[in-house]
Amino acid sequence: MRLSTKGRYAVTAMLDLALHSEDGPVTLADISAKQGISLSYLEQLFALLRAKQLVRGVRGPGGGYYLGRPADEISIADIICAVDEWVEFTRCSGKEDCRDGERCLTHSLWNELSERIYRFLTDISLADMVERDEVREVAGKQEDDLVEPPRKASGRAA
Amino acid sequence: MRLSTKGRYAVTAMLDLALHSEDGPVTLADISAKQGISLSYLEQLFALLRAKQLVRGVRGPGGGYYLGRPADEISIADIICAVDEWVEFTRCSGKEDCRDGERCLTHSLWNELSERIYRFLTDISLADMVERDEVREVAGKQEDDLVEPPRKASGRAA
DNA sequence: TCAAATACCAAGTAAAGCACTCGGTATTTA
DNA sequence: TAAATACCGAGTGCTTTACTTGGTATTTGA
Repeated sequence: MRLSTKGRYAVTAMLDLALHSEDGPVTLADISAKQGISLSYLEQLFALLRAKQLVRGVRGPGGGYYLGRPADEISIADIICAVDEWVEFTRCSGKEDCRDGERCLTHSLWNELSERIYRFLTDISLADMVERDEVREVAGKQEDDLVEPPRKASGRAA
Repeated sequence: MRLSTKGRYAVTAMLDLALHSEDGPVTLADISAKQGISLSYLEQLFALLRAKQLVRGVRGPGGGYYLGRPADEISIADIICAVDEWVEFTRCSGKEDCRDGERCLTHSLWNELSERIYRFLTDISLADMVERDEVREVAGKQEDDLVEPPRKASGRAA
């Protein structure tokens, strides 16, 4: 997997759609201005999103983009996969026969980790994020009840 | 943040240390052979890990690397941050004053998401992964009791 | 009917990062 | 003293990122 600024651009742009497409489609020019990224680059990202049917374009003046399906049916993982391409995780995962068994041990561990990350991102929908923001606006900065620290491990590295 | 093969190399290498450094230090030549990545590239990764004191090198014949601290005090986030550099998440996070407030809305949402991902990775230590693997070896492929699907959002994209 | 606004498309580009090579130096063990 | 290791820096080909340029297709509305 890859989780970088490209995915961030896509996610924030999709959030924009989720927040504003009630009063008509949102133009890329709008998003470009708001987020400060190039229009053509956005077009390229949206071409990828459209290919996965995460957005729907409307041409002509007054046109723009809508979400391709309801916001609660689009996960963060969907978006990131669409633009970043979900690259292979391990070199030997499944198919390739690992010689010494040793090698596959750490690989299977990493495999499990990435599976957990994937599931984590799959379980967060655009609707979740919008809703969460609205809740916060009303109730005022409620603390993190969704992720409670389950166990040990160190703090942020220097 | 960035979550790619470079981070994977570092994590699997650290897992190797966690698993094998009881009988002496682990050499990079070993890891290089096992994981099939270049020795010099490993050296560069370990230079970064060493800078963050996640590993400790021992020179001379019979030398190699130990973990810099106990495995339960090293999180996956620590490792990935060390090699991948935790790049800025939002352009305006905190310091830069966002003009219309609009822009900062999606930014704060993304900010929260990335914070959750970070916490998620922080909460998994090397010891957790090793322990989990041992448990699985003994008890035989126990299912995912650590991550239960909390709510909606769609499945894996085509 | 025509100009403007939008989506859509393809090619190219500079800079950065990735994974690697090469050629060393420093330190420790046997 | 030779070998094995960590440690170090410069350079290289490739891919990706973020962007630019220059279009075409479609729809609105004046």
